[in-house]
Amino acid sequence: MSAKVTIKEIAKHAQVGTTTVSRVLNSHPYVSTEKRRRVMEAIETLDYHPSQTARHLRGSPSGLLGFLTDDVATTPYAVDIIRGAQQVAWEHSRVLLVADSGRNRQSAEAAVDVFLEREVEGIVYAAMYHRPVELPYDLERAPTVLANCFLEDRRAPSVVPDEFDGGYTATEALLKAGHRRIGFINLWEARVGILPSLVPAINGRLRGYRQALQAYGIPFDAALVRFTNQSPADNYHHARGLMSLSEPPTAIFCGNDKVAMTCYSALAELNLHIPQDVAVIGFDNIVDIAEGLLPALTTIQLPHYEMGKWAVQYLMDSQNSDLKPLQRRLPCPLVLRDSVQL
Amino acid sequence: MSAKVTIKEIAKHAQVGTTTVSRVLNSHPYVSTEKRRRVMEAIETLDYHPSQTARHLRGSPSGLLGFLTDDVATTPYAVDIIRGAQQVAWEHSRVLLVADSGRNRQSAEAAVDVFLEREVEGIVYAAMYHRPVELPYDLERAPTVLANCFLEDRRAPSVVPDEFDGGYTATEALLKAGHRRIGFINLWEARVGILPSLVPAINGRLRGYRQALQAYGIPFDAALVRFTNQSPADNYHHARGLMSLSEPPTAIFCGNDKVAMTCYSALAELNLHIPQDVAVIGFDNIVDIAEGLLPALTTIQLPHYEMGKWAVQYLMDSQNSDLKPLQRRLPCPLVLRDSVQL
DNA sequence: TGCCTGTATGGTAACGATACCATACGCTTA
DNA sequence: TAAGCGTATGGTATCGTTACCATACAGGCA
Repeated sequence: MSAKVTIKEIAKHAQVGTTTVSRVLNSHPYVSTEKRRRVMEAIETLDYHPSQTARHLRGSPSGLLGFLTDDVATTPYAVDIIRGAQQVAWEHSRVLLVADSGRNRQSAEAAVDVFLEREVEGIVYAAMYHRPVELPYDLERAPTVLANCFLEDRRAPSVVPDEFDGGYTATEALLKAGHRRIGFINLWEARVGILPSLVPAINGRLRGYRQALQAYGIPFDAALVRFTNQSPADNYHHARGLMSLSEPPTAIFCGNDKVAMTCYSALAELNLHIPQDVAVIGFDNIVDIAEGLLPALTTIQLPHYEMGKWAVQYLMDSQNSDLKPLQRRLPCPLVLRDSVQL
Repeated sequence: MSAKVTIKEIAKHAQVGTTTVSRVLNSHPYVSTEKRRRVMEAIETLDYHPSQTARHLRGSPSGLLGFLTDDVATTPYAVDIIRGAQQVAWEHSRVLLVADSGRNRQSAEAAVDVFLEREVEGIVYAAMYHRPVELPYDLERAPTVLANCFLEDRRAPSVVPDEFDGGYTATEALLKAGHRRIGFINLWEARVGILPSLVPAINGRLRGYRQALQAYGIPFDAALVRFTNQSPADNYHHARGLMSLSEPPTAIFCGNDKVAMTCYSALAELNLHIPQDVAVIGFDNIVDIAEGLLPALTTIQLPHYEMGKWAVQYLMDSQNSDLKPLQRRLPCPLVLRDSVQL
């Protein structure tokens, strides 16, 4: 709106040199209290704001971080990654520049070009669901941290949910509640081009499930483990399948909250009550689902917010010291509601 | 990584003046084809990227747009606003700077300070659910468009969902399917400090419902309209309440998809089938819920993505011509699935 | 031949802020 | 008293880019 006020005008108004104004702005020593006061007053009355652009040109860091997302919006809550990133960036006086990587490498490169033209201090590349990715631009172009995804060869630092931990935690919660036959409707990967064994959610949670059983001395029973292609029909099919076993489970661990939702219906049809007859535990903590169900769904939280925080924190830390790329797994905590009776 | 390449080095490498390089970059006339070629080649081999910072300091627009959100994350899909905004910004060669307004006016002002220090060309202030807001900063500070919210006095342009249209569309869909007794479990506002009559979702949808009935010559029956405080228990209570009327509805219009989800359970308990016995329509199109239910839920889409697009487009348009502030209502389209039988 | 015009080219000031250098003053200490 | 030091202050070059100005040459025309 108003024409921009520069340091020069402040200097004139306060009857000092521009250097003195700069000293006040950056709280350098050697300014008399009288002049400092006059400068502060001028800043106030003229509503002066220093130009980041000029500062940056003079050599200060840009104060900008690039946030690049893949465009697949599977889990809505994955955007909490951006909130976490924004939070930590703010604490470090940095601002987030967001862009969409688009569908192909070319537009991702274009987005990185834009970032580089503004000399971002680092880039967070975030995926909407946890998976291995091929980075759509040259890693050499800017310091990069991957969030909710990783490179197969781990040559870039990344932060991901600890799926094993999540699987273990969920199973353990059911074991602690006294259950000994625990069904598991795991996810299966419907997407093309990715081997299910490489999908961490599928693989890691299953290992967590097995490990927890073992810790409680319960033998693994393959009949209790199902894989759903995530269609409601298939979810339903497996829920009914589990319950029609000769020795049906007393608790079901669902690969995500949508599966759990279908389980609720299937169990209702069988006139089985949750949690008295069968306990149910979900995964993802889609709040709209988990709190909307009756009884409210106990589930596992994916650490989206925490991943965003960690990614930016890592970028900040690595500016001062040489960190080696590492993959950090963050725990997936239990969200206790009413679908498991303790 | 690599030390930044400047226009000077390009000039030296191509054996021309810096002015000539600048001319090539901005495709100005009066450069011989030979020199143009040499410059292009130098740019290529040295991997030169022009500094937006320097350009901006010289007087070009910053190419930056501020995106400010309130921190209430009610509907996860509201983040589609940012995707839409990003999309249009990208088409106009602008980048989005995102920040959280924080809880109070002070931190919002701080965020706007940051925006202003970088001379954003405009600001989108987006709310996570449709409501009247008090702008947490002085409107004079930068051109502003509100998305998914508005000022009571309408002194700033805004874009919001047309709740009336949504209510009408939902009701009309049921009417077209032949239903003549249509229950409506409307939302009620649990939040403090806002009069429910001012909440557009509640008010507008109800008017849409009534108008649609009227268009089909059906008298309004107050017994068919309920208000839920949005807790699952209350949702359930009203669903059962509707069905125990002496003349129960054959279709239920739910204030959101969570309410619809509870309706499914309530109807299942009564052994009523959807959509044969009772049709159900939701609102919000929370995909995880709508596609997870059996049968899949027919519902109404909130135009989050479109609002983001519109907001940025307006900012761009208003740079060239003087537009007067207006409130734009965007339609809420029907998402057809299986819970209404045509 | 001399002048004008269109094309081609490079030097340089400016954008706003800061780091460096130069200067100046008052006070202590040898 | 002279040297030396800490404090206070302002001028100016600089960051990378572009607008403006100056210059230079070739060809057309009187």
